[in-house]
Amino acid sequence: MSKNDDIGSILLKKGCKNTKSRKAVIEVLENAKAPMSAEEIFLSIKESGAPINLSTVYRNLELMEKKGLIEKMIINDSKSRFELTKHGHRHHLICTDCKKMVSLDTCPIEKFERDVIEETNFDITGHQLVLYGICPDCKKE
Amino acid sequence: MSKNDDIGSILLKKGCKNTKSRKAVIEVLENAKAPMSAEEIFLSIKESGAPINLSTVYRNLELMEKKGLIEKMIINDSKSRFELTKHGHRHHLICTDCKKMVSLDTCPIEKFERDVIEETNFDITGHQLVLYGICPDCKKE
DNA sequence: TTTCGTGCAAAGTGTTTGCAGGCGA
DNA sequence: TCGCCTGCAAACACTTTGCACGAAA
Repeated sequence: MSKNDDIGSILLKKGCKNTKSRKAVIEVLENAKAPMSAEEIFLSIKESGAPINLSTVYRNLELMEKKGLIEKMIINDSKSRFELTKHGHRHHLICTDCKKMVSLDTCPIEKFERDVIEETNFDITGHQLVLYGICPDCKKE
Repeated sequence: MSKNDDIGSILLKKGCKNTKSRKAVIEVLENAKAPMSAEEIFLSIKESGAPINLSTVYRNLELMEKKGLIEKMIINDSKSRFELTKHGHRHHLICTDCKKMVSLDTCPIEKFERDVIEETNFDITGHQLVLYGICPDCKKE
């Protein structure tokens, strides 16, 4: 069973049809190295030759976010970006010069969260951390 | 010398005129307990009786961000929010239920930043951390 | 067959911009 | 006075929505 069938079957179980456009969106995100915007996903699918509409991409992203398959984030500019949750909990490092985005796997927040819970009495359900900097390539110039 | 004169004189030094609308924006942000959107700032000024235009608020916020007086962030929704930098480096905790926003003073990121610098060779220039959770009031319901 | 998904176009937000007149230094 | 600042309206970018047709179960 491939990764795509896996997510496809999750959609089916949740009562969502497993359509071409949904498979295409998932496939693009499977291969993404950084969170992608709706338009980037849209263009990537069109380049592969499949016809698709931007509204459809937005609707599918919204659906998959509700089902917990992808995570939506707004970082660096006013566009929303999306990443598969099965890639795991990730943070992001953005070059403020060339806008390159790198995903990081380590997370320094767990202990901090416990402290905040004690202090504020919130139930913490999630967090988003973004680092900004200048990447090695841009430093050279 | 009051806080407002302070920021006003910074503007003057940087060659920006110290106008009524700028003073109004600064005053609103002085009294803010959490980052505010442009529209919230605009409405708050209008409620105080002073006439002002939303474009002016945007233009002044952009100017002050460039001068380093305020920090712009996009958290929780697709609106930009603004906070005075002299309030210090802050992180934010948002109730995903009622959208209440609380500013936190502690920052757990310094050590993490040093690790990331070593690992990626970026120069880290800043970061943004947002926590999501359910606030004590919403937990009761 | 029935229901859900899609394309298209139009409408909605939040934000930016061009221009002419007005205010601060 | 002079140049920056403002209000107004229009343009903009991203996202959402209504409707009729088309495809998946």
